[in-house]
Amino acid sequence: MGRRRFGRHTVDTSREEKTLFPEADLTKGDLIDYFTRVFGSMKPHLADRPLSLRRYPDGIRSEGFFQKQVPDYFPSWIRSTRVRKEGGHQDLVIADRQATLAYLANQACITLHGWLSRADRPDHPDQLVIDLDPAGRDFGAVRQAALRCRTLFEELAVPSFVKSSGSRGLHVTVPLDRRATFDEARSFAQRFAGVLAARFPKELTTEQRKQKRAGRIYLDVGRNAYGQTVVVPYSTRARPGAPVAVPLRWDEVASRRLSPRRYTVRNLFRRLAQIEDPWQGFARSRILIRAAQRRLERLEDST
DNA sequence: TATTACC
DNA sequence: GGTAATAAGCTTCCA
DNA sequence: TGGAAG
Repeated sequence: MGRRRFGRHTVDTSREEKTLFPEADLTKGDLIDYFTRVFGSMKPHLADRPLSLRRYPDGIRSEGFFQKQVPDYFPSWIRSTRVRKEGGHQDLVIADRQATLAYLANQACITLHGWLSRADRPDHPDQLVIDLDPAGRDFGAVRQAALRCRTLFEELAVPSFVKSSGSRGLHVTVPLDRRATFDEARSFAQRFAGVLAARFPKELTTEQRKQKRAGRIYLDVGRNAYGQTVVVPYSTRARPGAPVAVPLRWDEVASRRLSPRRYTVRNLFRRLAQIEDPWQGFARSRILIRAAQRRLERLEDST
């Protein structure tokens, strides 16, 4: 048993020597260190956001399991929020303290999935996400697809931000002012993806069926819905090498040197020391969907 | 990882 | 006392 | 209506 103090809160740790990432030779203690150290950078992305946890007490080679409902045994100082679900409700963790992240790491929680809305208005997303997943391992095509998204958003006067998921793809994210509901956000995202796929039919598709995608990049907008989540920036992923999800600058996406798992628990802090937060302007760039929707309709009419 | 159910 | 089971859910598409 | 998919 170890013990770590974070101001008013104390986290008891267990089995810190247990290996969670065998390829990277990282232990549970290393994961606790990582989350403790990265908390400052993660914090704005975690604020008031309900989470789903994915835990791997036996390491990343095991299946792990999702956890949403906060169990009784979590300490009472861990914040949670009650959300409705089909036939009832559920209390989800909000990780707004360094101590909470450390506690979750000790629970072998490797990946944090965050809602696209915040606890006070769970039906009103504060971000819209287009998830770009490659058919094979052609990351160049994913980079290209992300840049295509950016270009079309620019035509609509919509700011967009990009992060690597730390797994295979990229997420293009638009900050929203929360006046729209999930339904409005999703239908806008669907039309946006439709226009983009029509422009580049050989590269991009909105086909949900794998069979019909024919090697094209799938523009997945399905996450723009109540109760859906995306990986939180700087969360670790349960992959060999301990990659992390990382906010990127657009010029990095234009570079062939970018790879989907370039940043890891081992090398992230070098990056954080060198560059400014690529998502610095995120909160100040929040947009009203309806305005973008009107511009998209005009663009649809003229083509 | 931690708890509960069950033998 | 030991051992196994359990810890998620929303939307869309299509058979 | 149910399962796959993400």
